[in-house]
Amino acid sequence: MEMKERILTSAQRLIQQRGFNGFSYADIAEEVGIRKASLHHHFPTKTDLGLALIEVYSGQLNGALLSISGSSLFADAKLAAYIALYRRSLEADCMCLGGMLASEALTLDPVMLPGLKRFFARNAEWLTEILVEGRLQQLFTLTGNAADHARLLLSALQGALLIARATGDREAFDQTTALLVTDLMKKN
Amino acid sequence: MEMKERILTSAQRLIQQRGFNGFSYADIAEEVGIRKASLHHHFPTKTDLGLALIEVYSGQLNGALLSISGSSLFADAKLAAYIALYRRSLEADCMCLGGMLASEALTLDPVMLPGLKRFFARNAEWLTEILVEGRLQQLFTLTGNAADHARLLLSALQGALLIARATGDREAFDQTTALLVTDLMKKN
DNA sequence: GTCTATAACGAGATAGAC
DNA sequence: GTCTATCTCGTTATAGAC
Repeated sequence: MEMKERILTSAQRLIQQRGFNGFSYADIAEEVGIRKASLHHHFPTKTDLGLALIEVYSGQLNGALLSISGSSLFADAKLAAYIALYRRSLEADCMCLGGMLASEALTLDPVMLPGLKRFFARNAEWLTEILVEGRLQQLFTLTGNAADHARLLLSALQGALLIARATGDREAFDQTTALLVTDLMKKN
Repeated sequence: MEMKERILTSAQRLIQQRGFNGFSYADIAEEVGIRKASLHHHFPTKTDLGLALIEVYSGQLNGALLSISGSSLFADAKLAAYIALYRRSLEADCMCLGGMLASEALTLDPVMLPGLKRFFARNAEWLTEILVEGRLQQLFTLTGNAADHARLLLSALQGALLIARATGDREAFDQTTALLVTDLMKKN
């Protein structure tokens, strides 16, 4: 199981930095120190690797989300912790794996799309919970319903990460996310 | 000049749908009806094509922006017209060319990056103008400064387009953009 | 400006030995 | 589980005829 995990780790980073169409088995082989052909023993096709990675990444994310929601933090701090996940990705010059695959959606094997869709749904669902919690704690003032705000947060974070990584302007990312939170706390 | 434009049109759509790493000269050749080799007469390398496309697309966008700002619409309607540009892209299953290239930034020839960066800067700059105008018209209430709100709008639109195109959920895009506008009009 | 032909390389994938 | 060897195909790009 050791090698399988090393392959997944390597492939995950390659996809988040270069995209599913921007890396090859040769890149992984060099990183993990085995031959290209040997990779096919663990993941027969690139699509198999992609499917596994969507599951792994969704699992990692879910773990992080449960860790945050299970904490004793107030909702605004939980949201800040979620935003910090994106910020750390930016520091590693990585897109969100979901966002990267989303940009390549039309070129992917369609079997990967349901998992990708679930990934975004899970993010939106969790954010909705946090927003409802924050409203109960009177930390957030929501203009619309919580689910709409959740989708807006998700879109804004994905977009801010996309742009900041390409322009190299991390300060813009921080200002954007700061405003995103500020707006939630606005009183009417 | 006829053929050169047809190549650019074809390549633009291919990039917006499949990404710079997701299409090839063979795809263009089939669409415009000449051989792959002939394409190199117009654009010697793929990077040359990419550079030309960034300029073309930036020019198209700038034309659209000037048309909107030059109109007699109120600022909220101008913003709606800007959002409609993204909505139309979604209908064609297209990413914004800038957003697509941004996702692939680490795999692109670095000479393409300055043009890409200017593209985002131009969008943010135009949005800032509209927001200032809307504030003067007392249509918008801004929590932070206009430039920050502009970047947030840009990020949210890019992210909403990215996600909606991959999930096929166009209603989510509409709800997200509607909330984005609502929040701008919030009174404190 | 477009063609045929081809080079040069890298991709994903398979066969079969060890 | 990893290796060498190989296959097949697609990629960007070039040479030179028309």
